[in-house]
Order: sequence, then C-alpha cells, then structure tokens
Amino acid sequence: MKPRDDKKTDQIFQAALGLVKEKGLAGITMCEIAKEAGMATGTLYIYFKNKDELINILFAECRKASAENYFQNYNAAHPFKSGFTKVWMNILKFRIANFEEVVFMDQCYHSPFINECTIKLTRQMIQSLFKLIERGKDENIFKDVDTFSLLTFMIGSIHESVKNAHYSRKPLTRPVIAAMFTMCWDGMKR
Amino acid sequence: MKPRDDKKTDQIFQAALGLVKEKGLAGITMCEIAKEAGMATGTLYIYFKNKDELINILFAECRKASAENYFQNYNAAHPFKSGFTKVWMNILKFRIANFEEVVFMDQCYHSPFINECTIKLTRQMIQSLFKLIERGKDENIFKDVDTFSLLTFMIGSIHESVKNAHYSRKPLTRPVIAAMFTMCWDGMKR
DNA sequence: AACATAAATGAATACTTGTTCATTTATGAA
DNA sequence: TTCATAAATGAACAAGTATTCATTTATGTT
Repeated sequence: MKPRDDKKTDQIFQAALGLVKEKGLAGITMCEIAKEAGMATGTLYIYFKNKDELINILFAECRKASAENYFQNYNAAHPFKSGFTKVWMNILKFRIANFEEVVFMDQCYHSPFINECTIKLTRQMIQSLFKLIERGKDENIFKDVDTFSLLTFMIGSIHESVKNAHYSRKPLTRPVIAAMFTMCWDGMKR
Repeated sequence: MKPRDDKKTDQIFQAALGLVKEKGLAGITMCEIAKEAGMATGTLYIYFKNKDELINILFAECRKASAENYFQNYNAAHPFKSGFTKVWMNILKFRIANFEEVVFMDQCYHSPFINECTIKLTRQMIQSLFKLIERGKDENIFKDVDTFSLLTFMIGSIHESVKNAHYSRKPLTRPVIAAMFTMCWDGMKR
C-alpha cells in the first residue's frame, strides 16, 4: 500500500496560514489551500475530515507551539529580572517569527470555527505566566497590583510592538526592543 | 415618491457589527445581516452597491468615529499629564463602549475587503497622537525613546486592557483602570 | 514481477450565498 | 384623491465553494 506523506499536513498548514494572513479567514477556500499547498482539493479530505476540522486542528497546533515557547531557557534559579526578561523576549521573538500564526489565531477568536470551549483551554495556558508575575510580586519587585492586570500590561507591550513592527514594515531593531522592554519593566516595577 | 429611511443605514451597520463580533467576517452573509437588521435582503442593495461596499463604508465610519474621539475635552493649555491622561482615557473608554467596532476593524485588516490604500489612510490618522507624545518628550517628561515606540507602548496598554477585560468577562473597574494607566505612565516617563 | 492497498487526483455534485428584478408598498406632489 | 416615483420585498437566479467519488498512481508485500 501507499503510505501517507508526512510532509503534507505541514504543507496544508503553511498554505492555510499564508492565505489567512493575506485574506483573512473570510477569504480562504479549500480549493485555494490545496493549490497553495501543491496538491488536489480531494487530498485535503484524506488528511482532514472537513474544513472545520482543518481549522480547529491548526488552531490547536498554533496554541501548543506558542505555549511551549514561553519558558524556553528560563531558569527559576536565576534572579527574577533575568528570568522575566527571557520570557518577555521569548514571546516577542516567537510572535515576530510566527506572525502568520498570530494573525490566524486572532481571527479565530471571532469565528464560527472555534468554539467557547477551545477558547477556555487557551486561557488555562496562561497559568505559568501568572506564576511568573506572582514571583515578581512576592519578591517585592513588581507593583502591588492584581496579577491579571500586570500580565495584561506585559502582554500588551509585546503584542502591540509586534503588530506595529509588522504593519509599519519597520523591523524591530535591538535598541527598539530594549526600549520597549525597559518601558514594560519600569511600568511594572514598584 | 417614498423617501429613504435614514435609520436603515445605521440598522444595517449595527447588524453587521454584531454578527462580525459573533462569527467573524468569515461568518456573515448578506441574508443574515438583512434579517438581523429587520429588512429584506434586497433592501441592502438600495443602500449599498454590494457587500464589498457595505464593509468598506462601515470600516471608514468606524475609523472616523474612533479618530474623532481621541482628543475630546483635551485642552493643550492644561499641564501635559492631565492632557495625556484625558487622551488615554478617551481611547480606553471608546474601545470598551465600542468593542464590536474594534473587533470588526481588527478583522478587516486581514481581509480581501479592505485594500492597502485604506489601511495607509488609517496610519495617517495617528498624527495627532504622535504630536501628543512629542510634547511629552519636549517637556522632558517622557523617555528619550523614538516617538513611534512610545506611542506603540501607550496604545498597547490600552488595547490589551480592553481585550482582556472583554474575554475574561471582568469589566474594567476604576481601580484597575487607574493601575493600568499608572503602569503606562511609569513606563514612559524618564 | 504481480498483487493488494491506500493515497492522490480533479471533475462532478450538492449546497451555500451574493445579487437581481418583477412586484408590492409607501410617500410627496399635483 | 389620484398619480408618479422611489423604497421595500423576497423568490429566483447566478456565482462561488465544500465535499464526494470513480479513477489513476504509488508503494509495500508476497
């Protein structure tokens, strides 16, 4: 028998992500995805039951990849600031390098494809970030503000930087990244 | 002859915004918009040439409403901090009160409906905000960081607050808003 | 080398959705 | 009141899109 081509799933995902960034979830068709991925329309239905499943599984993959990235090379034994910096930079760099995923996930939150339940799962994933912020508060480094607000502020500085860098077509340079981080840190610290 | 019903345009816009927030640009149909707006499908085509025009005009309206709001009750004669606070609060409150518009515009940026040219116009609209930040730098209040980064940081603190408040279903309380503003200010100031 | 099996194909099908248009309804003018 | 005009309607039509399936192609097994 003929085995499945393991690369195909990834080709489909890449095609879908590229098209969504270009035209939004509104604009993509199964036919276009297949063409972009270099295969026949029918082939998509060997790897996914239907369009809905394709998008849901891609969403789950993106979420996983994003979460796995947060704490890479984070060492809790190191001083708080260096750990916090590492996580901040991880998230920033990941979002720059995977901007298509960012756009795709953003669009999914208001779509008929992703259900409430899936969104709730995503919220659970910020637990580790929550703990990081709590540590900063415990060590009397961060302001005595509720953790959720501190986290929101941290994430906001990252998200907006990445978005603006992309739309203004001005790549984030090291000095700009450093400046953004300093502002975030100064805002959060006591 | 029978005159046009001036309310209809607004009914159509409200229906479209509500549906986009619920299902995304991907999920809306002319038929649904009409039903939600309480009129026949054909009526949409009296007020708009087609779906594309409907969305483009709605986009332009949202952009205008948003921009007109920035500097309401801003008085350049007042001290910088109170003016900056006013603008920050204006934007925050506008986005809370008009979250549907926020979602709609976000979705439009990656859609086949809105073209590059329209997006560029939006960028021009941030000129007044640019000048506000410059004033803060001129008065030696803000950090000596490039204006675009300062503005990005400011906007990021607002956007993420509104988004998180909505998705977590925790309305922004006065103390939380105050805390977010303080973090933004502390981050930007020297 | 021949066979069995599943992948891959893409035109055909079924369904969805944008748009039109013949008809009805409502309003201002004569 | 009647007429002229344009709005409003929604079923019919035209496009467009998801999904299927008969056929072809490729690969592992015997």
